[in-house]
Amino acid sequence: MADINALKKLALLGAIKGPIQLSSSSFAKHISSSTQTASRRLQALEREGLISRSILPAGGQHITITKSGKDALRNECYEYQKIFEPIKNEVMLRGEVITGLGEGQYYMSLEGYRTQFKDKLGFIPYPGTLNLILDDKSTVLRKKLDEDEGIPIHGFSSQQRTFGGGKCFRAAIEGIEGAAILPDRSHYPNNVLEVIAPKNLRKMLRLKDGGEISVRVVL
Amino acid sequence: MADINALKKLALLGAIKGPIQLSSSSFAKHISSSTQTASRRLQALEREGLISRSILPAGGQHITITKSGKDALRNECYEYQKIFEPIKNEVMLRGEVITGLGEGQYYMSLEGYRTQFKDKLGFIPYPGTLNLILDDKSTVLRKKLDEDEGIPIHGFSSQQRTFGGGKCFRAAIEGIEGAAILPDRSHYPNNVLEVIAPKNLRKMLRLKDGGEISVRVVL
DNA sequence: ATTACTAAAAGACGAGTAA
DNA sequence: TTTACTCGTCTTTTAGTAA
Repeated sequence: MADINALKKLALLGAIKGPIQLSSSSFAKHISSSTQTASRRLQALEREGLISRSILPAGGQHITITKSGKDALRNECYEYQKIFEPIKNEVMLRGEVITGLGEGQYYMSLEGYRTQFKDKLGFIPYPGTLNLILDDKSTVLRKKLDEDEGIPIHGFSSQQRTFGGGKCFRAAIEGIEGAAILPDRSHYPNNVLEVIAPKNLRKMLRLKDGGEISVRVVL
Repeated sequence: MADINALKKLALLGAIKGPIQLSSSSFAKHISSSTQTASRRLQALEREGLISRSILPAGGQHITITKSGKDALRNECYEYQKIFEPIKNEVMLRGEVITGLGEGQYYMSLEGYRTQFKDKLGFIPYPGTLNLILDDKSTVLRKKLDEDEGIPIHGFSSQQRTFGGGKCFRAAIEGIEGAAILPDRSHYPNNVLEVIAPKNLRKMLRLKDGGEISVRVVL
C-alpha cells in the first residue's frame, strides 16, 4: 500500500475538495523529505490511482485526490475514530435526498422481498426507496454498517432471473420507523444510503430533492 | 517518528483501554510482517515512550499504550477528522465535572485577570473555575482550540511574582454564557477543560462531581 | 525554476540463531 | 514456545544530473 501519510497531507492541503497547485519541492517540506522523494511519492500515489495530476508547463502541478483516494482516507479516519468513539449500537447519518434510479420501486414490489421485510422488520415496505447522499462525516460513519452483519435479506430466483441478497438495519428516519438497506451488490457509491419505511417517506416528511434529513440506524 | 500504524493496530486491539496480552508472532500477523519486524516495532514504540510493556516469563507480553501514545493517536484522529468535517466555528465538548486544584478561585479573584475578562468577554468571572474531564471524543476535538489563537489573555506581574498568560474562547455551558480558558502553561492534562462564567456554574446547574455537561465553544 | 532519472548511502527486512 | 540479537539482502532515500 502506498504512503497514506503523503495522501493525508495532500488532503489537508485541500486536494480533497478540488485540484490544488503544488510543486514537488514545496510538498517535500510538508512531508519533511527531499524533493526526489516527494516527486516519487506523487508518482506512486498517481500510479495507484489515489490521486490524479497534471504537470503544468510553467512548473508545479495540479493535484486532485481521486474517489479511491478518498475511500482510503475515509477508511483511515474511520479506524482512528473507532479507537476513541465509545462502542455504540447506533449511528446517526445525515444526508441530502436525491432521486434514485427508480428501481427501488420495482424491487420493493416483489413478493420475494416484501415477505422477508414483513417477517424480519415487522412491516411491509412502501414500494419505493428513499435515497440519501450522505455528507462526508456520515460517509465515514456508514462504514460501520459494512462491518456489521445486520439483518440478512436473502436473494431468490424467479423463472426469468435471479434477485440478489443483502442486509438491512432498523432505522428511524426523522423519527419514523423504517430500515436502511444494503444490497450485496449495490448500484450506488458508498456515500448513498437507501432507506425504506411502511409509508411513503417523501410524502410524510414533505421531502424534496436536496432536503436534508437524518437517519438513526440501529445496529 | 515511529510507526504510527503499528500503534494504531495496538489501539484497535484494545491496548488503549488497558494492558493486552500479545506475542510478537501474533502481532506480526496483524501488521503483516515477520516476527522479527513485529518485535522491532514493539521495541521502537517502547523506546519512544508510546507504549509500555512487560515481557511475561511464560511468553508473550503485556502491552499498554501510554499517555503520549494516546496523544499521538488522538492527533492522527484529529487530522483525519479535519479532512472530512465541515469547517465549523464551534466545537461541542462533553465532559464530567471534577474538583480542580482550587487555584482557579485564586486566579479569578486577581484584578489583572478580572479586568481583562471584563474587557474582552464582557463579564466579570465568578471567582472560581469549573473543571471538566472530557470524554475521549471531545479530547480529540479539543485540539481545535490549540490551533486557534482565540482571545488572548496577557500575563502580568505583581511585586511578588508573575502571572502567566493564555487564551480564552466564548462558550455556552449548558446554554449559560461563559468562556473556556486555556492557560499557556496549564497544570492540567489535555483532557481537562476549564470554564468560567459570570455566575457560579456549580450552583446554577446544580452540578456535582461526576455530573456530565456539554460546552459549546465558539472559535 | 520545474520533474524525474541514475547511482551511491542509509535504512529496513526476514532468515538464522541464542537465550 | 517466547524475545531479540546478528547478518546478508533487499528496499528506500538522497545526491547529482539531465531534460
